[in-house]
Amino acid sequence: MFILKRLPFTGSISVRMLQYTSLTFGFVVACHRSTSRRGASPYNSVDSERYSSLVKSVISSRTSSQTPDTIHDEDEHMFGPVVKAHTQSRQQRRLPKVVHPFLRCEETREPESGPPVRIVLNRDQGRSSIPSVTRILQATLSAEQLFYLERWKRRMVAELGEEGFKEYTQNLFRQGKLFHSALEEVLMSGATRQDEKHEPQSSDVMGYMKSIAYVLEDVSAARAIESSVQHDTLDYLGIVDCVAHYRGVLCVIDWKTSEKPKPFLSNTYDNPIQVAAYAGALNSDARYKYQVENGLIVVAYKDGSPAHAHQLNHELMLEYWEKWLIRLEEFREQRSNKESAQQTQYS
DNA sequence: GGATCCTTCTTCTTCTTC
Repeated sequence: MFILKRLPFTGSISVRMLQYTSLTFGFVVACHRSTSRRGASPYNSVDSERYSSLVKSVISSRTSSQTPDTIHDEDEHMFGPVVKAHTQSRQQRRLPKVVHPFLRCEETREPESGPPVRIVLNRDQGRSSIPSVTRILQATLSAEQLFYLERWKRRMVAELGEEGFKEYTQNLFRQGKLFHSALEEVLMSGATRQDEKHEPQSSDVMGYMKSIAYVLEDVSAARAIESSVQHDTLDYLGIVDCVAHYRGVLCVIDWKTSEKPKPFLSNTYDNPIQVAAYAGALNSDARYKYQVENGLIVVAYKDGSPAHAHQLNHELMLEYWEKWLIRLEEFREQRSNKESAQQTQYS
């Protein structure tokens, strides 16, 4: 109940948080029970020795002297007084109003062999208002996500200062970009082993490349790299990191860098939705003569710890495709609300 | 030349006990 009181959300959100909290609590209790009965925990699947330096580096920067009172004061200062929750019936899982197909009806064909394609995004063709996957996901973050992101940002600014925080985020982006460039070079050259690299790399990029080396051994026949995709009827676009075979299965692959270990798919937040969105767009995009039913999210670590590779089979992709359609609907609602508000203002 | 776009990242309670 303490958690609920602290949350600065309006009624409906607080109820969602209560559901989330009880679910989490139930999960923890279930895990604890199963641990005490059988000595097995889901975290046992994480190789703690392998990730020890990564875990240490994350934990070492988290010395907290917080108490419930200081947290309460801090939250009240940051988010204002608590809004009491209204009692509401349990919300039902939202479904998209229109379930657009993930795949084309035509028969799935294997992509042609040859070097991977790269279709450059050209926004200057009179359709510049088409939103991108990233923009839509950013604009439709949940209240919970926004709350935790804002809290994280405030804490980082308190620790590093405005300038320090700016530098920190710029460095994160820079590392991600360098990692993508290095990968692009490896995949374009057809070499999937790190020791076949020719260009010198920074120590950070070397760590990330070492981290994904064992994943690259299972990646072959890249078909597209950093290539733009556009949905023919849903009107959104994006740039897909990579389309390649992973263990013989054609996948949309998304490469990520992370400071924290992400051993479970749930640790990757909206990344699976992003992958499903790209795959759905590619499947409807006439410039690609094949379709992709599976996905892969690879999370690489700077210290060279083995990357976490999260596979998304066809069933999971359909699940996340549905979530993407909901986000897309939310984005459109936002847009039309803004437009009607503007019309009212000027009329 | 300047502005804009697509990306690149960031989130999930906390403490005690065994």
